Amino acid sequence: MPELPDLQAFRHNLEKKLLHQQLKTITVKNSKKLAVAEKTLQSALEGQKLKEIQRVGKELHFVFQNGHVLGMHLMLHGKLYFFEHQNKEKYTIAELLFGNGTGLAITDFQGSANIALDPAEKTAPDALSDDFNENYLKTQLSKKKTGIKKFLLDQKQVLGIGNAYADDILWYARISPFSICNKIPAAKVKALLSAIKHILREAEKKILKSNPDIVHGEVRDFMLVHNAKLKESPGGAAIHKDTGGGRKTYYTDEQELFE
DNA sequence: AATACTGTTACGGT
DNA sequence: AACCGTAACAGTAT
Repeated sequence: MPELPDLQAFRHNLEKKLLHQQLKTITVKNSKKLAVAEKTLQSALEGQKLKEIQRVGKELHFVFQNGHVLGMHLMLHGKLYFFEHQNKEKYTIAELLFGNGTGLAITDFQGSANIALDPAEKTAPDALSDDFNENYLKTQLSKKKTGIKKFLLDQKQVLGIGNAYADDILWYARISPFSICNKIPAAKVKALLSAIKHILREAEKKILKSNPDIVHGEVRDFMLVHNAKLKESPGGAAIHKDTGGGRKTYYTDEQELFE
């Protein structure tokens, strides 16, 4: 379910409960998407202390003392649950038990969420990293003739932006989602970059403020245009909906089209 | 009861 | 080769 701000909030709350704890056991319930044997995973991670949890794009990376990393991707519908004694969740992918008695289950009714041992390094920069800057964005956009929304969702270009936040980002930058990448003028590229950083950072703050202990679920009630209940943007313009690729795009006439 | 739905990959076609 | 659109995954949340 989650996008970058949700995952950022989850990361925060997972660390709050699990940082420096020893991983007692890890059990795989659904190994369809797991590339290594369960035993390999267990011997790499069990007994190790959790050093930190990073968010890399839409993945969470549990970094352990011995350098091994447990990667998690929640995909569309994955959820994390804390449990005390026994995990009672349906659709469990894997369970982790920590030294302080806290259990963590990752579930997905679709079976698409997945874990990985030592996930491959990503080539694209994370949307909130310093490597994702004006220079990078300008260079990549100049090479592309696709629509800007598609670019923002492309995890080979920038990590962490999903369908919902792409719409709010483009509205905030006043750029039409159908604008062609290499036709967007320099000043607007700059506006786009600051919109990305601003929208994503603000969303994390809002999520944590209203749901201080969140590790799953969605908070989307503050979204500016990507919200089925809204008729108008904050500027009072009618919100248009465009369906394509099974995902919806919400936008208004306030957004300039470059083509 | 009705409606909307956040990610990614595989596939066929252009 | 690059790119595009669609289906599939199988339900959940309100």
